[in-house]
Amino acid sequence: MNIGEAARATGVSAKMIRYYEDTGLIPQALRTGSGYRVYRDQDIHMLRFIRRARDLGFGVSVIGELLGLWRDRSRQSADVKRLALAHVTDLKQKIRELEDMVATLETLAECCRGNDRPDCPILKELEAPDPARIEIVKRPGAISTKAHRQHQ
Amino acid sequence: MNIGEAARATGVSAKMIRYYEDTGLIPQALRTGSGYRVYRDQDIHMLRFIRRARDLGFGVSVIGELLGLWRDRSRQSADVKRLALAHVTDLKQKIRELEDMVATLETLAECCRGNDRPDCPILKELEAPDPARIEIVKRPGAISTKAHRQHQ
DNA sequence: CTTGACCTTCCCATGGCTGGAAGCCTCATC
DNA sequence: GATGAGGCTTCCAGCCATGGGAAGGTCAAG
Repeated sequence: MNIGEAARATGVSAKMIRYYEDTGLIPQALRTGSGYRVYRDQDIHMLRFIRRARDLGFGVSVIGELLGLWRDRSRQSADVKRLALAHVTDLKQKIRELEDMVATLETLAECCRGNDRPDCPILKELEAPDPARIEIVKRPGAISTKAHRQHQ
Repeated sequence: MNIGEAARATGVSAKMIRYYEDTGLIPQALRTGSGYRVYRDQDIHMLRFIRRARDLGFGVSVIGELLGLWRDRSRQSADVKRLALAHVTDLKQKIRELEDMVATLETLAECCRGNDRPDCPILKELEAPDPARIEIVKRPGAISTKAHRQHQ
């Protein structure tokens, strides 16, 4: 199996397979006499493992750790679980940040007429020295004493 | 005001200010006789605008468009709103992807004992040729006819 | 033998920065 | 006036994960 076939079989592009080899994530592939890379079933298996881990958002370094555990027959499942849950924490943090952005933008967009006039609360908010306390706008009944969004 | 003071005043690092100037996002700063960059109130204002837009996750190219609209006194708020809502769509798409990852990982982690034994459903899932239909595991009572997770 | 599809290595680019090196400028202190 | 700290300047290189493309070798079918 050459690199193109391996790429089609695993969903990892030939470019990325070479890159993973270059960076040491995977061992160097066997070669034919003429220098073509050759992949066997176990290599395909490993590439698919990487593909799945990548789809779950793991970074390359963590994938390296996962591969190590995968190969280690005396691993402890606790180590795998720890990596997975740490990644979940990262993902949730990221989700929270994105949701904050969405909430702010949607509130601003609601306030924006979206017509042919130039006045626009979105631009007004962006040019404000500090983030406006848009919670007040969002839930007019609520008494908001302090902005809870923080500058990083 | 030199670049360090401007950076402290806006939360945009000196490195980034130079970078934004290099890439044409912002106009070239004035210089003192000895070559130091000089920033006036209006420049500070603009840098803060960029900072806020960046905090809301806008990419540099969109920030460029927003800056253009900001400076354009005959803008139409509809254009601003369109940019904002397109960005919201992008963000929500990203959130959905991350949530899918979290759901998969949490389900797998729940199934993993997390002890000193090597057997681990997380690794088992990663080495599976196709993503398992973990929805079945997640809600045992539900009748799942098809996996809804798609390979990209 | 030619053609076209594949493979190889190499470099370049992306976004949105961050870091460092080498050298100049400014300012306070001695 | 000298000195030292800490700014500033430019340039170069890296991060992650990936795509693009050039220049050249290889392979199989016609």
